[in-house]
Amino acid sequence: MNDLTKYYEILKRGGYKLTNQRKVVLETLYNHRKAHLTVDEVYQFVRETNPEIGLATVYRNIQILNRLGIIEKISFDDKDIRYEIFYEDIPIHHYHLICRQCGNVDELELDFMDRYKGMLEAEKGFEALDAQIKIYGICKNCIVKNSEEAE
Amino acid sequence: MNDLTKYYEILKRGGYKLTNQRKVVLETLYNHRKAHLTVDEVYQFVRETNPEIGLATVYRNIQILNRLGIIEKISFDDKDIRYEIFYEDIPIHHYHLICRQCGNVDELELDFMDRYKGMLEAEKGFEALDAQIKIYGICKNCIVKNSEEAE
DNA sequence: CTCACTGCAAAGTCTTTGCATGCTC
DNA sequence: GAGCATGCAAAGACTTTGCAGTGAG
Repeated sequence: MNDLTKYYEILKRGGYKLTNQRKVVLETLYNHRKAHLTVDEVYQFVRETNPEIGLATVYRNIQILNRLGIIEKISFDDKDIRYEIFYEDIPIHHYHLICRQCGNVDELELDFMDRYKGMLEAEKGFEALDAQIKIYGICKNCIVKNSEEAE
Repeated sequence: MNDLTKYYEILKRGGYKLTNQRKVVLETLYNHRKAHLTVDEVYQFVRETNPEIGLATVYRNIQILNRLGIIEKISFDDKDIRYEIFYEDIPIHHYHLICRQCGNVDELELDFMDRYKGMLEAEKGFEALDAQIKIYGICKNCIVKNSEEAE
C-alpha cells in the first residue's frame, strides 16, 4: 500500500476534501511517478479502475495538486505537457537527463544549488529557492546502439 | 540595422524562402529578444507595421524557426509558452533567473556544462550536449521592496 | 514560370466552465 | 445538512490545416 498520507495532509490543510476521485488521480501520479504522465495518460489509467471519472475532474484535480506544489508541470520535448510528483524526501533538486535520440528521461541529483546559491546572491543579489534543470544529450543505451550499428 | 543574415542563411540552407513575413517575424523575435515573446505577442508587434500578416503565418514561421533551432520554446510560469531566439555567439549555456514574486526573467551565464559534463559521462555514460536551467527565487528588486515595506 | 508561402476561415486539440446532482466533513 | 466536488456537455483558448491566390527564386 502506498503512503500518500503526506499528500492528504496537504490537501486537507489547503481546504480540499478527500474525494475518491482525488485520491485515484494522486495515486496514479504516484504509481507512475517515473513516467511523468500527461493529463490524458492519467485519465486513461484512472479509467481502467474507475470508468465513471470524467476528464474534467482529472483536469481540476491536477490543477489543484499543481497549485499546492504536490506536482509540477514539466515538458521534455516541446510537445506534451507532463506532470511530475514530488515524492519521499526527494531533494527539491533532482534534475533530468533527456536523450535527444530515444527521448528517455533519467533522473539525477546534483549539488547545483549548494554550489551556486552563494554566488547568485553575491553577484546578482538574487535569492535562489529552487531550480529546474534539463540536460539534453545522448544516453548510454543510444551510444552503445549507435556504435554497434556503425560496425 | 540588425544583422539577421546569419538566420537568413540557416533558412536558405533549410530550403525556405525569404519572404517578407518571415523576415518580420524573425526581426520581431530578435528586437524583443529579452522579452521572450509569446506567439500572440509576436503577432501584435508584427501587425503594427504589417497589418496584413495573418496569425497562421506567424504560427507557421515560428514553427519553422523552432525546427531550425533558431528559436526555442520556453516557459517561465506554467502559463504562457514563450520563444527565445539564440543570438550572437551566445553560449548555448545561458540560463534564466526567474523571480517568483514579480515574474521578471534575468539571464545568466554559468560554467555549468564544463563543470558537470565529465561527471555525467563517467557516472551515467550520458553524453551531455546542452542544458536548460531555470532558477526560481526572489530578485534583487523584490528583496529591496520587501524590506522597505517591512519597515 | 514554378512551387513554396500566405491569408482567411474552418477544423482540431486541449482545457476550462456552468449547472444540476452527489458526497465529504 | 452545508458546501465543495463531480460528471456531463458546452464554451473557450490555442494551434493547425485546406484552399485559392501570390510572390520568391
